[in-house]
Amino acid sequence: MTQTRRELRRKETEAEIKTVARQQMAEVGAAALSLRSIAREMGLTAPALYRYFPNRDALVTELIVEAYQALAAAMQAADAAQARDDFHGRFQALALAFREWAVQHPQDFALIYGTPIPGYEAPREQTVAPASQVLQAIGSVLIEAWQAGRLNLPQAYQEISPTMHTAVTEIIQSLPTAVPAAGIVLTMTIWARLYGVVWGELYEHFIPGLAESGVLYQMEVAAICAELGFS
Amino acid sequence: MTQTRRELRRKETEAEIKTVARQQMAEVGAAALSLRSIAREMGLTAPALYRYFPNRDALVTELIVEAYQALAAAMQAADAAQARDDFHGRFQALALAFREWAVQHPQDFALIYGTPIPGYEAPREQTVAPASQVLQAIGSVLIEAWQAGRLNLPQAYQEISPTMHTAVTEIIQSLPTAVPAAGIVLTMTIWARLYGVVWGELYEHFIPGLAESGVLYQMEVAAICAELGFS
DNA sequence: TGTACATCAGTGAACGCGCGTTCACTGATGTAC
DNA sequence: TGTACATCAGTGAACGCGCGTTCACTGATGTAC
Repeated sequence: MTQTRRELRRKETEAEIKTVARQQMAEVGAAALSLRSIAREMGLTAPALYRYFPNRDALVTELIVEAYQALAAAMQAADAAQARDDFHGRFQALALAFREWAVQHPQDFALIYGTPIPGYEAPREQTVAPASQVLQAIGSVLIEAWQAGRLNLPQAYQEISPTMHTAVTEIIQSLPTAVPAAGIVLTMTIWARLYGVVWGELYEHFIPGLAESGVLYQMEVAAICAELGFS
Repeated sequence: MTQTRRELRRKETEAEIKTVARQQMAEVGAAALSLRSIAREMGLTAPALYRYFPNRDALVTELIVEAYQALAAAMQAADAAQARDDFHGRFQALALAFREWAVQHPQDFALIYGTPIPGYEAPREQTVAPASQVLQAIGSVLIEAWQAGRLNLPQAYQEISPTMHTAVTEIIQSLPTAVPAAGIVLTMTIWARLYGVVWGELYEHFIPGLAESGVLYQMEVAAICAELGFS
């Protein structure tokens, strides 16, 4: 079952569409992405793209899924390059990879974490799994540190209300190892901290010059490490 | 110099344009806001709006400025309702007001803190001041607590690099009272934490059910208070 | 109080633009015998 | 290896839509004397 020339070319064209789409996003933003401008850029007519995607939303969904995957992969790779028991190094590497990817792919970052595109509704069954990989990348380091007795779980995150408990329990039961409820909550709030500083840096919500080249971000990562007891 | 009927009506119409614009934003998102649809909704023709705003961007700028002002005002009011020396109560009230306003005005929140509208460039001389009022609302509580010797400034925020120092110094010199550089940095990162959790809640970046009705947010606020030494 | 004039809110037609999507089609690529 | 047929990538015209902005205009409101 070798690929015919036709099948090969098809895959190439499909990849080119996505590449050009990402370029367009970088130029005009995800909300202004259009099939016609992609076709124009590729030297095709717009209807030709319908050979590859049933409609514009399907293309957007693929871009979203691939963006989540790329971000999660970057974080996992950074984590994997550290010694397994160096939780400080692992968390720091993974957190820096999060920002690094965002800075290098600001439009993809905005596509997944920014304001949703008007009129577009993400199909949850396709986007939830890749989105959670990002959270898992953070969570797995925290949990392994906890299992090794090397995580300081701040008191505030341990006072979990009944409503939160039911939400968290569902996740915990799907995990292979024992995990404290507070660890899940902590993962979410740490994502929020990393995200908040990155977003503020990208779109200049801080004092001019303060967040440049990630200095504020590095400080926040250091603060988080200190709170979690990572030496 | 009493207002003529004409001037009164003019102000009313201008206000109505903004009100309808906000409704449209709530329905289709800020990026899809259009003068024609606003005019349609008001029973006018589109060119009529040019009597009130020179172009679409000017309207957007006004909406942004007013959104910042409304958010800052909500936070200041919440702060003002607490006893001056109850820093825990003041910070908590102000932080909850931040989320409350965001939940009640999600599109205004997205307008100021979400992905910038494609093709629109905010005129900094108009937006910077109102934007900084939000940060000041947070900062003033922290600084007053510090002046009262009631703020625990985490060590991590005190290790300020030379680059950051110059950025922060500029701000400090414009303030009436003495303020530690770390206090400015802390203000920014706390904004980022509050923002991150609110955004994640609004657009469902967390585990389903976990952030609902602000429970995760309240936990994060409690964690911040604990770190800052607010009893 | 009445009249002549100035101001200005709003209209209607038009310009030029871009969009997603459909449809019947051409012509190159691939397959079966 | 050659021929008949099937597949399918891409075209070009069209549909119906919405957008921001301009321009010359009408007619109501306000002002000066």
